[in-house]
Amino acid sequence: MNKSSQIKVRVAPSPTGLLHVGTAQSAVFNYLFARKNGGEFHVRIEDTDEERSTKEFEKDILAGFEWLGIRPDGQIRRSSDNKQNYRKFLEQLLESGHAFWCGHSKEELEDENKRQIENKEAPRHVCGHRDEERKEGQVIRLKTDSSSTREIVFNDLIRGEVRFRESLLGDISIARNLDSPLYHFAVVIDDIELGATHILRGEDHISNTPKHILIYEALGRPAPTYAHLPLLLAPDRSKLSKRHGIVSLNEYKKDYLSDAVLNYLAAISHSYDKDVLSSEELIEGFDISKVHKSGAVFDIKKLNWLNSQYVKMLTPDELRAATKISEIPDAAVALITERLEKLSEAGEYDYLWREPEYDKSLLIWKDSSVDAVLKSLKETKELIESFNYEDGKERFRKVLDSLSEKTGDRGLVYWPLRVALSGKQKSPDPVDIAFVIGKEKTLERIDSALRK
RNA sequence: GGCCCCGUCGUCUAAUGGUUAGGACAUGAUCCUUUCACGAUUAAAAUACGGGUUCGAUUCCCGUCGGGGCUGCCA
Repeated sequence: MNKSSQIKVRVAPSPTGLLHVGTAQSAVFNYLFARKNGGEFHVRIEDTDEERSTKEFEKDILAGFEWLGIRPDGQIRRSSDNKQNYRKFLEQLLESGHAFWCGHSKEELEDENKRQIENKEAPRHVCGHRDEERKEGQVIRLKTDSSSTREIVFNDLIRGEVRFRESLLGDISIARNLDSPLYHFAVVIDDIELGATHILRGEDHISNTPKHILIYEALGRPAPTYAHLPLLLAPDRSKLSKRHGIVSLNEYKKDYLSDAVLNYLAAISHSYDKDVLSSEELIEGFDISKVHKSGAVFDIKKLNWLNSQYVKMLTPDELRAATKISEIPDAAVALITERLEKLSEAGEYDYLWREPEYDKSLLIWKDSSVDAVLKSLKETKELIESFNYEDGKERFRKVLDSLSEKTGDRGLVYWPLRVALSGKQKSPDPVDIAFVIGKEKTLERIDSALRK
């Protein structure tokens, strides 16, 4: 593929909030599309709103992409680095007569809008100030033909042909002044500057697209190819937002593996032939034409399950790093990963490396008496004292089973032992725990149970 | 209100003219069993509705209904 035909895509978040999972998904799709097609993936911080943009939000967004492992090609870009271009193109548009200064007050615009809604007309501003001299407090608008019968048509990679009537658009505001562009204008100039060939963005931008196309036309530039991604939805099928709980991607770090989140984000609204996929498989199987049209509800339960699948594949070192618990012994890893759904729950297995605390009443198995439990525990202790751990778990179980054969109740042996070793009513097999902590600690814990 | 997008189990989805409408998550049951988890088996669960086109529609067309997005001198 030669340079001029190479695919270039970007994700362009504005740093006016923490990284939203929807933005993250959009970034993932752009990344996958670029990687699959041998193109470039760029990140551009769309900081045109100087009032609301902050460096903290920018850092959060970038950290999120990094965590997901979607590395951009080339430097991070910023709209604020592109100011001279805005001025240049704005002047060009003003000179060529494609843009003009509009002096209508906000009140006048609101009245116009109200009137249009009452009259069941399309809300738009058709400016009567077009050719007047420039005054203070004005805004730059793109001149559109309100009597045009033409349709602006674009071929969306996901949705096919989409059409909008030009006459319904009105004169679009594009800048507050020569140095302060508005989003619609800034995004077009930034994409020209970048040389973006394809724009993959959320469906919420679909009705902005004809505006952007008009700006490309006024500038005499070809518009890129568009693909509007379906939205990530809350359980009530509205756009996912703060009131639906966690939408900030970085909040997922404490509970989820980045691979699981990447997998989940990539596989929602796009069909793969299996559920658990490596990042290579994600790229290999990605096909923009397989992206769905309808929005998808973000299902935390499925993410939990996917995460548990990834957790099971963790090595001891990876588990310790992911949970930030360095004390986890190698032998305990399988016992934990088999049960763990969220990383933050790993601490619940701390009895595998630390003395448990519990209430003595927990030691009692079903309806059995205190005496029976104590007797069982004592006998268990004696057996363990004379048992050689080298003989292995299976032998260990046989020994315990021979004890329970006397009463015919295995629970009477295993239950008190489990509580003595774990301090919990739900835990892995006490034999497994005994082999993680070793003979000495096993006997110590039985002793301390006996003293209760 | 206007414009646009969308509509298969509760959720994510497969099947683009012919299938007993398949899978996964979640849910119930059973098995395994000393508890939990894992695992295995299994059950219930969907083509929004109405018209067409066709020998035959989940699939194509139209309408209705429903949901969503946009409608800023925010992005």
